[in-house]
Parts: sequence; C-alpha cells; structure tokens
Amino acid sequence: MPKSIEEIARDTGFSVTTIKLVANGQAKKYRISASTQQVVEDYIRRYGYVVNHAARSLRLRRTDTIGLVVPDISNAFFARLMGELERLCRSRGLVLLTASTYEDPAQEDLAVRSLWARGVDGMIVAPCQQPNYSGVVGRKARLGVVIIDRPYAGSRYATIASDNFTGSLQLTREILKEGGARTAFLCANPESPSIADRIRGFSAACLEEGVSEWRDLVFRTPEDDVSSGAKLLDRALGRDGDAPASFICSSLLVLEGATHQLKRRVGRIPAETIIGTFDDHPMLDFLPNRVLSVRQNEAALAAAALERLLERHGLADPPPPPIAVACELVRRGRPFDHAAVLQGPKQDAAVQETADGEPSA
Amino acid sequence: MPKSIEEIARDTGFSVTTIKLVANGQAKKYRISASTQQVVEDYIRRYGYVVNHAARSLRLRRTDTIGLVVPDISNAFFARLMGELERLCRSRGLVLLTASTYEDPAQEDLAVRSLWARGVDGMIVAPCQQPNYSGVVGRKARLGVVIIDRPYAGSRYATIASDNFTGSLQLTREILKEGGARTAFLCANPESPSIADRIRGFSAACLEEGVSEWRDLVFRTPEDDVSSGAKLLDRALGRDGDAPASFICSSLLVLEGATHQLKRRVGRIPAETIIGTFDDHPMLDFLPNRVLSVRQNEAALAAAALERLLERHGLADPPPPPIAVACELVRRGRPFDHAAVLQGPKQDAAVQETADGEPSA
DNA sequence: ATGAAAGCGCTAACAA
DNA sequence: TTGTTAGCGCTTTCAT
Repeated sequence: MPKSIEEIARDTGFSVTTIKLVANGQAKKYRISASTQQVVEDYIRRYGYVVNHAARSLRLRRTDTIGLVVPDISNAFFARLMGELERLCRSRGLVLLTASTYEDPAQEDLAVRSLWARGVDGMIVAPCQQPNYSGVVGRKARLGVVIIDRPYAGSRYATIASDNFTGSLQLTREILKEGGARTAFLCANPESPSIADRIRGFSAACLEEGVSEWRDLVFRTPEDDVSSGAKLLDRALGRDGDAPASFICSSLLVLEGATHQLKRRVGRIPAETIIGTFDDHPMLDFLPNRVLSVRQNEAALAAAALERLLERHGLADPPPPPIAVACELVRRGRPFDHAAVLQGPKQDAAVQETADGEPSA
Repeated sequence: MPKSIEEIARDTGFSVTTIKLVANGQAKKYRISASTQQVVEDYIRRYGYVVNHAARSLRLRRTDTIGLVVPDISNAFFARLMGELERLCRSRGLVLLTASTYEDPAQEDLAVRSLWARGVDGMIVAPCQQPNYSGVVGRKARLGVVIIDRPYAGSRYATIASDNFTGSLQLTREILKEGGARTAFLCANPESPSIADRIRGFSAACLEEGVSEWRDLVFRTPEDDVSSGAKLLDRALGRDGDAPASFICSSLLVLEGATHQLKRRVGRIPAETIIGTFDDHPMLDFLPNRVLSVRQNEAALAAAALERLLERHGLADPPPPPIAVACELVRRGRPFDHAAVLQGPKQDAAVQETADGEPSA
C-alpha cells in the first residue's frame, strides 16, 4: 500500500517539497544532500509511491486523458485506429477513454458529454452527424476536439480523414480495367461525407472510361449493415439475375451481405467476379475471387489526429484545413484467366501464382 | 463554461449544501423551499453544472473507472468484449480504460501499473502470463482484479472464461462425423490455458471416435500469428502434399495462415475440405467451404466479469470458483455433396440451400 | 430548511 | 538546501 507524499514527509521528517524533489528525480538539480536523498529513496523503495492522479488533476486542471468516440469499436477499422492511438498516448503518458455510439446521434451526444464530464483534455471523434458540441461541451471550452474519418464540410473543428476520393478513383479505375466496361457500386450511408467522397471517386473513374451512365450504377441504402448489403446486391442483379462481372462495396458489412445474397441468388460466388471493397481486411483472403480493397492507414490517421489535438489550436475560429491521409490499393487473388478455365485446372507454375508471397504476421 | 458548486453558491447567495441538495434532486427530501430551488435551478439551467470528477474522486477515494487489459484490441473477439463491457459500464455510470499488451508480459505489467496509477477501481485482464500483480499493485490493494479469457490454474483472482473444453469437444465431434476418421488440429500458443482446454476437448472427441493417435494430429507452434498458421499447415500436409479432408484451427489468425498456405501448396482451397476454427467471424462466410466455428459469448463474458468485479470479493484468499461460459457451434456452408459434384452444378432447389436464411444485421 | 468547515493529496509560489 | 502554505472542488459531519 503505497504512501502519499505527505505521509512520506511525516515519516521521514522532511518536508513535502524535499520528498517531491527526490521523487521527481530533481534531487541533484536542487542539490538535495546525498543523505537526505538516500533516506527518502530507501523509504520509497520500501513502501512505494504512486502519485494520486485525482489530486494531481484537481490541482493542475488537466487529466492527461483523452477521449475517443467511434461509431463501433468492434469494426476492425476503428479497433485498429484505437490500438494505434492507445500506443501513441501511452508513450506520451496519456491515457485513452473510448466510447461507441453505434451510429446514434443521441448516444454520440451522451458519450461526448460523459467524456467531457470526466474532464478529458481533448477528444477525437468519428461523428455520425454534423459535429457540433458547443451545447454539449460548453461555449469557451478549453477542450480540444478533432474530427476523424468523417470530414463533414464546414465543421468548426480540425478534421482528419482518409483520401477517400483518390482511393475510390484508383479502385474503380482498376476494376474497370480488369473487369470490363461497367461495375456497380453498392453504397450504404451515402450521406456520410467519407462515402460521398467515394461516390465522387467512383463517378470520376467512370467518366474517365466513358461510362457516362454512372448514376445508374450507384445503388444506395441508408444503413450500413449486412442486410442492406444483401438488398443492394438484389437491386444490382436486376431482372435477369445474372451474376455481375464485378461490383464494389462501400464497406465490409455491405460486402458480407452482398456475397451472402449472391450465394442465395446465383448459388455461389462466381470465380470470375471481381470484387472491390472499402476497408481492407486479412479475411478477404478467404474469397476465392480477385479482390481489390482500399486500405486506410490507421497509424497515420491516429498520429495526425493526436498531433492536431495536442498542438492545442487556440481553437481558432477558422479551423485548420482538413488533412487527407493517402490510402493503399490492395490486390488479392489473380485477374481471372478465362483461357485457364477452358483448359481445366493445372497443377503447374501458373497455378502457383494464385497466392504469392509469404503471409504476413 | 459550467460553474462549480461553490461558484453557484457564491453567485446565488446560498450555501454549498443547499446547492448540492437541489443539484442532486434531493430538494424535497430536505424540504428546500420552492423559491430557493427555483433560483438555483434557473442558475444551473443558465450556466450549467458538471461535477468535477477529479475533486470527487479525491474526496471519495473512488474513480468510477475500471480498466481493461487485453492482448490486442484489434482482435475481433476482444473488440467485441470491450464493446459489451463499455456498454455495461456506461449504464452503471462507470467508464472504461483499455490497454493492449500485444502478448508481451512486460507491456502487461506496464499496462496494469499504469491503470493502477490512474486509480481505477478495478481491472479486468486477459493475461498473457500466469497473473500475479501483487508486486505491481501493492499488497493489500483494495483493487479488484478479475481474469478473463485465460483461466490460469491456481490464480489468486476470480476467473471467467469460455467453456473451451466443451466447445472443442463438440466442434471436433462434428468434424469427425462429417469429414471422416481423422482431422488435424493446428494449434498456436498451446501453453495458454484456454488453448490447453481446446486440446483436451479435441483429444476427448478423438478418443470417443476411436482415434487413439490424436497426439500425432495436434500440430503446435508457440506464436499465434498468420505465419505460424502457414507453417502448421505445411507440417500437417506432410510429404504427399494432398489436401486434408478437414482441419481445425486454434484461432482465426492460424486459419488465415493455413488457408493462404493451402492456396500456395494445393493451388486452391478444395471445396470439399471441412474447416473448423475457434472464434467465429462473419467473414468466415467468404469461404466457399463447409465451416464450423466456435463462437464465444462476449456479452455473457463481459457481464459475468463486471459482476464479479463489482461484488468486491473481499479478495478473499480462496478466490471464487472459475466461471465457464458456454460457447455456440456455428455452421456455415453445407456438408460437401460428392454426388452433386459428379453431376455438375445445378441451378435448382438443392443449390438454393447453399446459403440459407437471411443475413443478419 | 440552510450553513460552516474540514480535509482528500497534490502543486506552485514563496520563505528561510 | 529545505520548509510552509494556500488552494483545486467536492463530500460529509456537525451546527444552526
């Protein structure tokens, strides 16, 4: 049971100042005598000392705690983001408080309010609505807020997000190149600014390739969940029910629903279907298909967000310009080889290429 | 910028006691006059009031904060566990501090120490070693600790874990029934008590079915990661390199490595291979195969852990008996129908069964 | 029905 | 080189 500074002072007969000085390793700086130092250090070695963080926070008006508010921590992207943030925080002596909102604005307000009441020094939030915490968080709050992942236009806060436009542009280009003239975009929650960017990227790539009717190829649904993915695929299949040569999903949840529905409607996931999706995941490897996915850089997003937060922006009226973090296009499987199928499977070098490279740990 | 109780008292001319009474809604209980109540409430409505949590903690010697220490928050199981815990905590006015250890005992000690220094009221930890925090956390710590997910034998702490033995038993039984006489168990980190239970379940099922040489079918590797999964599959394949009729993976990471390696060695994942794995995940649906997975009940684990923690066990010398939470066997795909393959694919009712049921949101 | 005051453990400013 | 003190905002106990 460790002692408080005052107890140590009382027991050793020195003053709190002295104790504090040696406890903080500032002994020689303030020329504490060697004997004093010895006594105090022995005492601490014996009984231990841990600063009382509550008292410290009360005095310093600072908790060394930051809050993270995300739609859903069990979403792999947010879980990785949190992991990175926590690592960064720990190395700076900060601690991370996390809350999930499940895409519910009311829960978001609640979470923000609760974190604020806990006295977090700042918050990083992936909002599910146009962010405005002035009512929640007080007017002149000394509290820093940075928005991540959902770059709502005109936000009063510093904003960090992936470059979804370019990611989508490159993904769509590549799919069109490999898979033919058209592809469908199964798109959940199109009102979200990050998704809107993905739609813009999709349309830009379509127009590049002369697909002027791109609007007919974007299928939308409000909810980003598995059942919506199934519905979207149904709509994309259309009347004939032929499997599409390729499709792009706005999220992994949509992809789950789409593949499920494809199995129901077509009986299987055709090997020649090219699948594009946002958010990379190792388990995409389970699909036998050619899969192109857009990987976000969680580490860079986390680092940028924390940096922005800590530079304590004076919360100036014009927030700093948004930061866009580059994505990476990940390719899995191989472009489908129609010739090989006609000849039947071969156990040769060509087949060895199916999965190349060592799996990474 | 909300006010403190004392500011409100000063500004309204009442005493802090009065303010506190109405702020806590105990006005009528203590028969505060209606006019007083009115004044105070108006003031609070106008300026706001949020308790200063640091001051409260200092006074109460309690932070209403609990810590969660897990090997890796980006592991889907732990992410879901955390989500459940956070939800439960919020409804009780608690807040959750989470730290990842990346299976490193040093980081685990660091995390525990750091949370302890933050004054958490209790900790839930999924340890990567025989847990012993007496040095870290002080002797007579009034701090509750409950161990989750890794039921180390003889631990001094209350322990909650899935019933991995039964889960493994049922999984292996079913695989043997569907897939023939033998199956391999690709097993990472066999020293971990939860994995040891899974091995015991595997062997019990093997013995039931008369597979006395089960020891030869368990392939082990210390690290639970993707590259280990690949190595394990290599070893299981043996000299002939024929694809196995079935195999079981001790974790999703192992499965990722194993499927990857299977593609390299065999050229593809044979449709008739039956795959068993621990930890269920929606993306297992991506595999065209028959897949059986053992789903842990994160909600029940979280609830049990929090309950144990909050009942403040006096930390009696004999810890309470471990709690085992039942798992659920999840089946995906269909048992492979060899006859259907010989006849070629059919677009009929039988094929419709491939994926049955609506996808769940 | 309302008020006064002590003290939780820490830090910072000032003293000696 | 070491000591003293005044709060930070809250809760609790004891007075009115």
